[in-house]
Amino acid sequence: MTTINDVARVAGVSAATVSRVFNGGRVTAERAERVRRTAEEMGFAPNRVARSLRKQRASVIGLIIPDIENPFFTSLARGVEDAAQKTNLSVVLCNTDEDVEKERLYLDIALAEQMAGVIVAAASRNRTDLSALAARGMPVVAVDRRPRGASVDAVMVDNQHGGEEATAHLLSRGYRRIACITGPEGASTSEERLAGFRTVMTDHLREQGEDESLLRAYTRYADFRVEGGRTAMLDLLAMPEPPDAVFVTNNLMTVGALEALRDAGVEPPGTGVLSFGDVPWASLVRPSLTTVQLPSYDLGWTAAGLLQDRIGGVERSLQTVVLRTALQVRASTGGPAAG
Amino acid sequence: MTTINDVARVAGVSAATVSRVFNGGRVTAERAERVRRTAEEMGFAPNRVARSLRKQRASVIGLIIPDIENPFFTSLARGVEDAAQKTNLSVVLCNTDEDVEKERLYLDIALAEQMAGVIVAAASRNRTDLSALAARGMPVVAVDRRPRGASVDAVMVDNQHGGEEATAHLLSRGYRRIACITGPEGASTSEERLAGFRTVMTDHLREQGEDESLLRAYTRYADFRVEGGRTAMLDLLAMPEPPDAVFVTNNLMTVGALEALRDAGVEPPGTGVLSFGDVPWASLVRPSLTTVQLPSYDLGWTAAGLLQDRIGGVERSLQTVVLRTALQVRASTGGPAAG
DNA sequence: GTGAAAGCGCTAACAC
DNA sequence: GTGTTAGCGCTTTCAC
Repeated sequence: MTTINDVARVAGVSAATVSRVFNGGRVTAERAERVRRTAEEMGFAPNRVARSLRKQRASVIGLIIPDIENPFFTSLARGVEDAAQKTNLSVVLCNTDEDVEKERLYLDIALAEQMAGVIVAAASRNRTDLSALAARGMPVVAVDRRPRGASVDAVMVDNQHGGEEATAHLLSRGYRRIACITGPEGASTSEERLAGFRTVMTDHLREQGEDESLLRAYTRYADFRVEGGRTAMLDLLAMPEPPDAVFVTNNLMTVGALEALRDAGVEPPGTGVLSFGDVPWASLVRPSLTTVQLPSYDLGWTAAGLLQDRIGGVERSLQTVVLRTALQVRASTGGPAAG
Repeated sequence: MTTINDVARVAGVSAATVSRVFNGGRVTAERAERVRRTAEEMGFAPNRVARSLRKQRASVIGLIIPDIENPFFTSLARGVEDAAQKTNLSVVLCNTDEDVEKERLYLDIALAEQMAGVIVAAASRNRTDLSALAARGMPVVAVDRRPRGASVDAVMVDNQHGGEEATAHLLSRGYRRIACITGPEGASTSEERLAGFRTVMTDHLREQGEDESLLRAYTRYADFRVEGGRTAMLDLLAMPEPPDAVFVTNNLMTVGALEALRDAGVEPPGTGVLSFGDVPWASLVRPSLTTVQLPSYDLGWTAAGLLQDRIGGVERSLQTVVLRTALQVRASTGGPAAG
């Protein structure tokens, strides 16, 4: 392997000069050129491990996500990757499986590898612990989910607003017994989406002078997975008076809910279905699916930007960026009569 | 940060001894115990960067894949990840976008970071160049796609067999004008699948005394993406005598083909559709889709095993493991009359 | 079995 | 501007 010393010897300069050429230090144009040419000829590439050891910081950032098989997170990952590439940072992807233990392991690795920083979509709002990183001064950006009490920059989705918009849409289309299948308690994203749902529904029920307890009866908690969505939907269908529409707070659970509906012979939009988050290959689902679109790519892109600022030493107070969702109305919420 | 020297000083031993304790060297039980306890108390974790520099090898393996948004590769990635975890190797995921330049960049990074090894699903059979890694003695395992001329271990899918089985199935169901939408020329996977298709079709046409030129007329090359599948299908539908079945050699192109069929008002199984590779959320597609199931997870798991052997210094001749596909018959190939 | 010492390749402080 | 020097934290001879 060609080292910086080899290049220095051949080019007739010191190792320090070679280093400066590669790191933007002051070197006369003529020598810089000579060094660059020799390096090229010798096939020299700086050893990143040595550099990391010396600088006490690697040129790698960690991206910790709970589910690599969820297209929402892969899209987010691409946003991070594209943004990182512009400053020559590479991205290490870590998959926690929504498991706090696995997550802790990866956070430890991030520390031990002295990564330049970490972007984390936390596995749990209460139990994810970012304090060790903060204590060691490692830049951290929370994305999509913010762990309670963590003093870090964050990029979030306006989940509450998205939930409100979705629910208002269902009401406007004439649905009345609207159910909600939401994520695990303790997940900030689904709680906010549920909160949006409740706000709008409560207002509506009050106006109509109806019983607010209905709200609770039509709410189901699941686990963000396909299976959870299916089970919850089956449970709702078994009620004496099943819902005439369902707001599902995540894409995978929507897939499960749709399967359950189909198996029960119930078709949207007779029973309305609205998914928070795009369902992959939604184009193939008939009838086409009304969704709350998440800015997944932008989420990653923005988070990477914030992280790079911090890594670059930019001093500013903690900041939280909130990105808006967009309601994409399609056929699955055409109204109870349309079926 | 606590270093090995800090621990050594406190425990009253030399740094070498501490190192031995953590790397399985010979140390008397009593001192080993003392060192371990002190390390624990001081919260010492070996600095992986320093270790890498010294050993000239990191405890990280690179996984280079062409499309992180294709569920086939995410599933493969999980196989790799699960296998790697057992030997404390972490996995760095790199996405090449089927772009040979990006791929080269990541291969360079793997070298510069002195990763312990690399698993690569090559972007191109002809232009992916693994020789630099081989030259520097870095263990490499090719997975799913083998670059031409590369002397590396490999884990492959029996694509030809899968293609044959799929085609025979379509014939047995009574389809006769069977088209094939395949991947780009130069991609080994799709060429093998196409070869399987051609073998069976040629035999069939000869038996029937029919014109073999039909084969070529009903073949379309696309790019493994949704859009490519759609375009190819539209093209086929525009023929004077459109096909009565289509064998699509990759999952994403199948999504595109299905969209095109639907837009044209053509429904499987009247026109048969068979996908090589599972379509995500296939459960939602109506009619349900007949697929050639790929052992994606096992592919990753097996590749990681081979790589770990090499990293561990196991000496054996190059080996290629071939995993079988499984035909999953569902409704979309019910036969031309069934529609 | 143990410690002293060298050095992996690089960058940054310092002296010129 | 440039070179000399020290040292990041670790592993691995080598001598005892």
